Amino acid sequence: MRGATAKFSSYHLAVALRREPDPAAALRLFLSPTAATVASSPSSAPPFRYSLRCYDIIVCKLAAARLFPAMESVLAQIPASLRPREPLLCRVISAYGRARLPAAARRAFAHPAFPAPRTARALNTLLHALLACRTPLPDILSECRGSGIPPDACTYNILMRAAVAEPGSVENACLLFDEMRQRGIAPTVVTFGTLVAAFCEAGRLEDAFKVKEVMSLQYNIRPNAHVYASLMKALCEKGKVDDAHRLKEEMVRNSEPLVDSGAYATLARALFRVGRKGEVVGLLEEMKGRGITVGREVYNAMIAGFCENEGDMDAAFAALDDMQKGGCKPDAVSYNTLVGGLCKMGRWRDASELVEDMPRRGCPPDVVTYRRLFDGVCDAGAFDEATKVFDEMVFQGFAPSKDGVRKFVGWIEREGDAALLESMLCQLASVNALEASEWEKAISSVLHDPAEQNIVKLLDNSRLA
DNA sequence: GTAGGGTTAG
Repeated sequence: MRGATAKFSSYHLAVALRREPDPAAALRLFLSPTAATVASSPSSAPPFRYSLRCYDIIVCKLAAARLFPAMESVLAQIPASLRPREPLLCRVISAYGRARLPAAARRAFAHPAFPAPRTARALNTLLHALLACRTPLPDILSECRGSGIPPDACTYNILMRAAVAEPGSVENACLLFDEMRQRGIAPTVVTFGTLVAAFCEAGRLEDAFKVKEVMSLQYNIRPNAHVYASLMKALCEKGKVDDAHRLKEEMVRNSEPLVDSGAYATLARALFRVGRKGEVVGLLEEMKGRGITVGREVYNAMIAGFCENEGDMDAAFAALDDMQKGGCKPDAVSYNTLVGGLCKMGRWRDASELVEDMPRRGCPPDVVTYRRLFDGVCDAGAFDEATKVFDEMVFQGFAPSKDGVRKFVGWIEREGDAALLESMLCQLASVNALEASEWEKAISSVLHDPAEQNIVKLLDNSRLA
């Protein structure tokens, strides 16, 4: 019976943790579960053992919320006997990747809470995290080779993606493709999708189409929606909207039964750009007729079209409504586009209100949201508001755009507010966004100020970080 | 949430 109670408690904690949307509240629950789960019980916690499930849930929640110190302390508490598994480790690694903390991602890969050995899956997660942190290809390669873990197709796909991310080197991606084949690792549809995207991005459309041919003729792998989407986007960028339209027809004829709406989004966006928005309605009807769900990207493409090409914010918000009515939850891209559109129209107060409302709408602002709002508010010369936005974004761990910083610094200098300048530089350093040029300005303008010594101290701190 | 594209920016 005692055993049953223990299981019962741990099970209910897991349910409660899963249900709690606020990560900080989830952590409190995790630390003193009885206070919330068993209202009638005495305050002292019954010593039931946490299941691995409970650790899984709380670690994932803390990772997603970037509450890393708390996450690490929970990880350190997991009893070795529970043997936490690699998927959880992967969540931790990729959370550090998303937070752009490469050193932390590397440390996590070797985290003592997770029993050795590591498989390619953990290695691939680490490589992908390093890629997200814009680690140079040679460093990613040496991480890979040094691990001693045999690479698989996924590893090579990530390495190829990293190669393409370097200043225009499709060649390195091709070399990796050759190496992959020499090692007897079969390329997948993802490999070819990566190559096609790489050639498209380099503007080498003929080569991209050649890859499409090779994959089907020599490897007997049919191009999927990803491949078509890349090609269609590249065609649209060259102004060949009608060719893209024809390619879409081929996709619908030849591709897997599951065609998603991504390629349609490209087309819709392109039609707005060339002033043919009237054709978008037909596109939507075509999708419905073919049983293709109108996805988030299509709505986002329309929102962007109304904001940027039409300057019609009412239509943009109407598209947002349609999106929600269509059972599609707006994401950060939807809101960021609207925030940008409002700012462009000089309506930064509305933009600011929308941003404040985002958490309530289930979509917390991201780095792009804050950058667009900050830039917009600075452009409008509303520097008191800019100070607020700046504080908030830095508090959330996001760095402003260089452009915004330049305008903001210019204003502070005109005001001659050395103290504000110092605190701003300090905050920039805290999000690793301090550039040499800012230092020079700061030092020249604050040199005769008593705060000078603090600046020097600041410099040392930032070198440490 | 191990990998590729499509919708925002840079």
